[in-house]
Parts: sequence; C-alpha cells; structure tokens
Amino acid sequence: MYEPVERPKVYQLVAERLLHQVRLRRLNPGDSLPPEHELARRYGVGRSSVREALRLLESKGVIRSAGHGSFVVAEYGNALVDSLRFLLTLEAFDLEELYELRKILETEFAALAASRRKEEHLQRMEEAIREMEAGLDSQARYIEADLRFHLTVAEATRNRVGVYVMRAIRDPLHKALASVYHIPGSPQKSMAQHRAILEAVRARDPEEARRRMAEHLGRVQEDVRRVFHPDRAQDAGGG
Amino acid sequence: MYEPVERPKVYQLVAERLLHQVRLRRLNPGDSLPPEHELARRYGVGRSSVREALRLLESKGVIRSAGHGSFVVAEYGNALVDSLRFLLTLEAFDLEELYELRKILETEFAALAASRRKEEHLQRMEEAIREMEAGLDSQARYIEADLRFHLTVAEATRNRVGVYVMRAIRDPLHKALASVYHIPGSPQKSMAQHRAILEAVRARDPEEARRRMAEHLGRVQEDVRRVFHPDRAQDAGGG
DNA sequence: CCGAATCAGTCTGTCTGACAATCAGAGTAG
DNA sequence: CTACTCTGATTGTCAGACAGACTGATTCGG
Repeated sequence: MYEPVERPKVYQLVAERLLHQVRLRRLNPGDSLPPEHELARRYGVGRSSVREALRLLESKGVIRSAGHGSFVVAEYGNALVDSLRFLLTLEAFDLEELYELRKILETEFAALAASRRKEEHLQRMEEAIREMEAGLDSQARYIEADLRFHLTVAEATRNRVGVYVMRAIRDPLHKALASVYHIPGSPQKSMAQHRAILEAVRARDPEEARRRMAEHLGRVQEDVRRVFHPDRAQDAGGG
Repeated sequence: MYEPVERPKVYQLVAERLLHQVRLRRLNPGDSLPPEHELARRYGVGRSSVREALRLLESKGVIRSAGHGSFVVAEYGNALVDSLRFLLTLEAFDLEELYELRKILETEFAALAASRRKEEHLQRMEEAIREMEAGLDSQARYIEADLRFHLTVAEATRNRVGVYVMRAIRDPLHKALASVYHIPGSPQKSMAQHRAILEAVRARDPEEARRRMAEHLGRVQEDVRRVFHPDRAQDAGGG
C-alpha cells in the first residue's frame, strides 16, 4: 500500500532512455553511440549524469566501450555471464554445487538437443571434438573446445534461456576443468564420451543422448572430486 | 600473444578496491560505506570517479543505495536476478522457453529437496501454501506466495547456484503466473498440487517429489499455453 | 604520385568547484 | 515527553577545465 516514494535519478532516466532505444531496435548491436557531450546536450543533463548512465548500461552488458572511447551497443546475452562470474567470486562455494546443477541441466539439454538439433549443430560439435584433439597439449585450447562442445549442445536445444544459463556457469566451470585436464587419461575419456553424445544427438535419440551426457558428466564430476576433495570421492551426497 | 594493452580506468580500479574489501569480508552485507567525499580523499581520486565506481558496483548488485544516500553492501545473489530481468526485457522470447527450463530444473530440485530438506523448509513451504489460500482473492499476494513455495523447494536442495538461477527466472515468471491466476480453478489445482509436493518432500521420497513437481509444472505450462497460444495447447513440441 | 610526418579537432577520462535538496541529529520550546 | 527548528553532512547534479589518445586532413619528402 504505502510504498516508499523515490525520486528517480537523472542517470537512471538517461540509462532508461538509452535502453529504450535498444529495445526499439533503433540502436542495434555494433552501432556506436553519440558522444557523451552530445547526449548531455540532447537530454539536457550534465555530462556526469550521462557518464553514470553509461556505466550502468556498461556493467549490465548492454553497451561496451570500443577501443579509445565511443561506446557501441553490445551483443545481447553477456550480462548474465558477467554477473554470475561476479557472484561466484563473491561467494565462494563448492564446485560440487555447480556440477550438480550442470548435471541437471545438461542431461536434459542433451535429450532436447537430440530432438531439435540441426545440421549446423552437429558440425560445430564435430569441430569442437576435433579441436580438443588438436589442442591436447594446450590446456587453454583444449578446455576452450570442451566448453564449446557443451555450449553447442545447449544451443541445439534452441532454448535461449538455457543457453544464457549455460554461458553463465561456463566461466567458473573453466577453472574446474583446468584441474581435470591434468588428470592422466581424462581428456581422452572425455573426447570419447563427447563422440558418443554427438552420435546420439545425430541419431536423434534423446534417451541415449541423456544417458551418454549423464555418464560423461558423472565421470568428470568424479574426477573433479578426486582433485578437490580426495576424501569425498565416490561419495554421492552433497554437503 | 600480442593482446591489445589497455590502461585500466580509475573508476574500475576503485570498484575493484571496494570489491576486494567485500571479498575479504571486511565489508559485510548491511555495512555502510564511507561518504563519497572520503572515499575520494582516501583513494586520492576525484569524486566523479568514485561515483562511477559505485554505479558499477550498484548495477552488479554488490552494493545498494539505502534511503537518502549512504551506500551499504547488499546481500549477495541479487546480481543475477537483475541481469536476467534486464536480458529478458531486451530480448523478447517465448515464455515457453522459460517454462521448459523451469521444468528441467525444478523437477530435479524437488527430488533433491526431498532428500535434503530440513524442518525449516517444510514449515516455509506450508506457510507459503497457507498464504496462497489466504491470498486467493489478491493476485499479488497469491503469486508472491506461489513463487515463494517454489523458491523454498530450491533452497531445500541447499544448492546455492541453483537458488540463484531460480531467483533469476523468478521475475519473468511472475508475469506468466499473473495470467494463469485468472484461469478459473487454476489456483485451486495449484494449491492441491503444492500440497502433494510438500508431502512427498516431507516423506523424503525423491521419486514421488519429482513426479508431483513434473505434474504440477506440466499443468501450469499447459494453462499458460492456453492463455498465450491457444492454438498450440496440448502440443508438446517447441519451436 | 605515394608514403611519412605534422597538425588541428574531437572525444574520453578525470579532477575541481559549486549548489540544491534532503536527511540525521542536536538543541529548544511548549 | 513531544514537536519544532536549526545546523551540518551527504548525495545528486551541473559546469568547466585539462591531459591524453585517436582521427582525419594537410603537408612535405622522395
């Protein structure tokens, strides 16, 4: 009923105006914004307010600073990534939790991907596996390809919200995978399992895809456990 | 190899310093920050830079403006909420996608909740159901309670990442639920199904909890479909 | 005619100073 | 003890200034 009344701040209004332009598609990804000076003049506000508005949009992932200055509208979908990364650096929690979520999501994604995948996705999955092989002796390259494989599976579901969430957990996952990479034999097993997943997705066999993905993630999780909590390995329960 | 070199901006450095204090737990949720003036003095930078840094942290959900001014450190975990909401207003997509993800997540959450729930969670779930009943004639109150029920299930898994994601999709969900609320009989069915879920969770029966949750979400999704895409109702496929 | 150095203009990043509005707390009057 | 008032602190906002970096045009040397 009697909610506190707050006067909107100028920088919020400016941010809102700009965001509106983006929503209306009058500003599209890649477009560059007018100079701060001009925005200030046109909106009839001070430059500092414009700058604070830009900062707001920037950290939301709506715009991005290009080179020396000149802001441009960013690709959508980076915002989530940033904030989860932020969150995860703030609150240190078990990788276990992340993995549990991943398992829930990705096993279903695999099944959905199997029903909805297009040729394009199969190609990108193949390419990711090839890249993993080629990058076997480069941690960065291998892990990059590994993540790309999983992201492609998510994309094959054609569920955008799902893709966002996957992107969001991708970054912290990177760290976890860095550890498994060093376990002898683990990369090889992963590649074989990726191939199995790919084949199930190619065959449009949701059940099989789900099973293969679960198998894969289960093994990786087990590997991660062995690295981070040797005492807890083989123990199913969380904590 | 030769990556472009960029000079970090002062406001980024300031934001980083402040964030570091939060990470070190030298600033805890609820604590208030020193005045801008003093931050500027202490860091030896201009007030505008401090302000831009604050704006950055604010939109990341790390700090929050309290009343008239005086920033305080916010509870962690709001960041995701904000950015997904942002994202969803940017890129309009089918509620169908959101629901699909929800189903994937929440059915498993229900199962996990059944194994890990504590007395506390059961109580809060019960209270949410009671509140739904009590608020049957107030859309806001009813929906609020509905969401609280589902969020509590997520919390009962004690998987923090999962809770974050649930919180993130909570907001757009609100909108969707507003529509089902008006379907005659829908709220009543929801409450009955919530009770069934609660009982399964109480009985520590993961299989049953999963089944009940799937049933519930399936029905709600069906209702949502009837409202938004009457033509697509009963049609399982996405696309 | 072409490439390289030069120069002016633009734009961001940053600081300073200023002022209104508002809030918190102290002090005061009833 | 309550209600009013006053003062100081703090945010929100603007204007102006300036360095540094980049852009583009111009000029100069070959």
